[in-house]
Amino acid sequence: MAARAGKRITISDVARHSGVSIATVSYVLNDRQDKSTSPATRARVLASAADLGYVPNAAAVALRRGHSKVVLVVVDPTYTGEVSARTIEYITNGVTNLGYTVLVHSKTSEAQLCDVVRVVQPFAVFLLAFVSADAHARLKPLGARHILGLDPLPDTEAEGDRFWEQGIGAAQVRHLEERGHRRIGYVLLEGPSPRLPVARSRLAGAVAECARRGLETPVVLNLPLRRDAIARELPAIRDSGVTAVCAHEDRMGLAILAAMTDLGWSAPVDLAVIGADNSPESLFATPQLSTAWIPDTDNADHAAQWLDAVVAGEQVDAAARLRSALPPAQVTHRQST
Amino acid sequence: MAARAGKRITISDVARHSGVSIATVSYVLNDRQDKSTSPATRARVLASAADLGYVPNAAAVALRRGHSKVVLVVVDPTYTGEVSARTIEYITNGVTNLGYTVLVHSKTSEAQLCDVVRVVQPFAVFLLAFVSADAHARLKPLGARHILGLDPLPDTEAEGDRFWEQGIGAAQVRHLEERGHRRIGYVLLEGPSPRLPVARSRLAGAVAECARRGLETPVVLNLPLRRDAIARELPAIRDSGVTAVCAHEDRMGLAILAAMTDLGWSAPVDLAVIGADNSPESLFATPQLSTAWIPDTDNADHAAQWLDAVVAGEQVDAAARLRSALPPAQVTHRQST
DNA sequence: CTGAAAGCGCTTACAG
DNA sequence: CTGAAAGCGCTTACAG
Repeated sequence: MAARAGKRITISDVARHSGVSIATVSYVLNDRQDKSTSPATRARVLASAADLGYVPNAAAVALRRGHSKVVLVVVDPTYTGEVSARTIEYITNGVTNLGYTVLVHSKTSEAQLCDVVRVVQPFAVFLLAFVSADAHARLKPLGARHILGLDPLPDTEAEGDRFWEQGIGAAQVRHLEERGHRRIGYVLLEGPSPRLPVARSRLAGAVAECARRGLETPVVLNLPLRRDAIARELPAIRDSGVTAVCAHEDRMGLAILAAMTDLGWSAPVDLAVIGADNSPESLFATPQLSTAWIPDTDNADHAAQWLDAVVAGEQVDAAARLRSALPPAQVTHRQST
Repeated sequence: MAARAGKRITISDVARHSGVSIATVSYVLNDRQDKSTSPATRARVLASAADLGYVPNAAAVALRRGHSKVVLVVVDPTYTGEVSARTIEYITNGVTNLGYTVLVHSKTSEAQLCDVVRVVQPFAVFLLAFVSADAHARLKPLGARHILGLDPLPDTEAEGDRFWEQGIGAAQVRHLEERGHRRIGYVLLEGPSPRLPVARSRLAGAVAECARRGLETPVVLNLPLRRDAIARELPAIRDSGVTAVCAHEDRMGLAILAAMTDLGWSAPVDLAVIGADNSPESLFATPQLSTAWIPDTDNADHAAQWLDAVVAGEQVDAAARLRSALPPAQVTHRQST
């Protein structure tokens, strides 16, 4: 038996149907151990609820509790692909096991994020995207009970410290240096792009790794994603003594390999190329593209523990948490290096 | 001035602070034209609200109204990439202009979708993913006021009619037939995959187009995404008289071109290949991959009108709506065909 | 073991 | 032009 059309079943309906008070219904449905209920009453209430198709009104529950049983996971719009999808899935599992419903929000603007927090009234906001201190401070007054994840940035323009991305740049350089390259180029996508902050973090990691290894700092090369334009630039790059380039992501690595094909060059002899992210397409280039990437791991427990800690009022170091949850970057060596 | 730590500002605080009743505060903040308020009172209330940093409690509003001012947009997890992101952005804009907050949910399971609907109590659910009739029927009792988008499927196992994907298969065939190919292969990814329903719809479109043009029905080829395995299969495929293949998506097209390179074959002479989706990587293959795709269009108005119509109680034909919102598939001709 | 009642923070008919 | 009060659907101290 379902709801009469147009009217939703409330706890009063269940109480009337089973002949008990609404308090008792609430105790039974919430399985309150401290309020002992006779098995007979219990059974009657459960049967009525099932019969009528009762669904608690989440708005009423949220109003009463002061927050909804929702954890809002905020991700970056550039955070795409299968690895990210699986990471979110793991986090979702961890948080779901704690009894919360996960809502994933892809943050396109801080105003929109605030709006979502306001309408959702989440128990916790899990920030996997960077947020300005200003917006961060508004989250709790808007209705977020707890906030965890990445620390706030000084302002909207500031670039967050994506130390995990730096690990990718470092791994690229390490791989090339082990193969004897001393003068390395780092290729970024020319012009504004949502991926630029990620690319710059990877570059920063490469710069640091070069310093650590006593290599000269990498030559930064801004190139468009067009094989003809890249082909025009490559000869001068090689003439400058660069023997290997890191691409900020595989797609750019593929574009460089394509340009080399057009020039009649062959990797790694004429120029070694390494990409990043281990995209499936990097296997379909000729030669196949070497790539640095961070494998995905099941971080469900990490996420759950993190949430637990924050709810318990502990002060947690976001960077340290992330560091222990994320495995180090690794390189898959293929033919292009 | 912000909230006193630990306690959120309510409408009563604003009323007390500005010396009026909470009813008047509500009228002013909701800009109710039917309740004329003196400019002085109005100004005082607005100043108090701003001063105190008042934010209406969404749970209370939702409880009172019977639903939240949220439109839940449900998408398919396989629905990724930039075109999809932009489509969602357009829909978001259209719905936001109507005064709703958009929440995007990537549907991984029907149980999870139901859970989200229950906690969000959305004003409307906009289905861009297929849902079984069973789950569809539960959405309203769970707290969804209106439902629009794709029609329900008979059961969980059923495959939805993705007619727009069929347009892609048809465009692929049309392109190949115009270039003189009479015996066409259609390559699907071997084994189970979340993309399989999409691939099958494209195949169905290709089959229909072949029939329309008097071509024999395409040979279905199930291949893995591995260049060596594909290279082993290709000779027999060519020997069977197939002169051109459609790949269910560009990634597979790239794998086929890679396998051909390994065989020393050259497209389109030895075999013509056309992909789908116009992925950026298809430009970096040698030869470059021709591809069929549906360009993205700004459907903000469509989405808003659709929502309006459903709220007004009109019966709308989902397929017809989608057909008029989506442009037809087109082909970008490159070197591989 | 069970129930009547208060109260979460709003909006809105209704009365002045 | 403004306000007191009811009520949305819950949970929970409190009283029996």
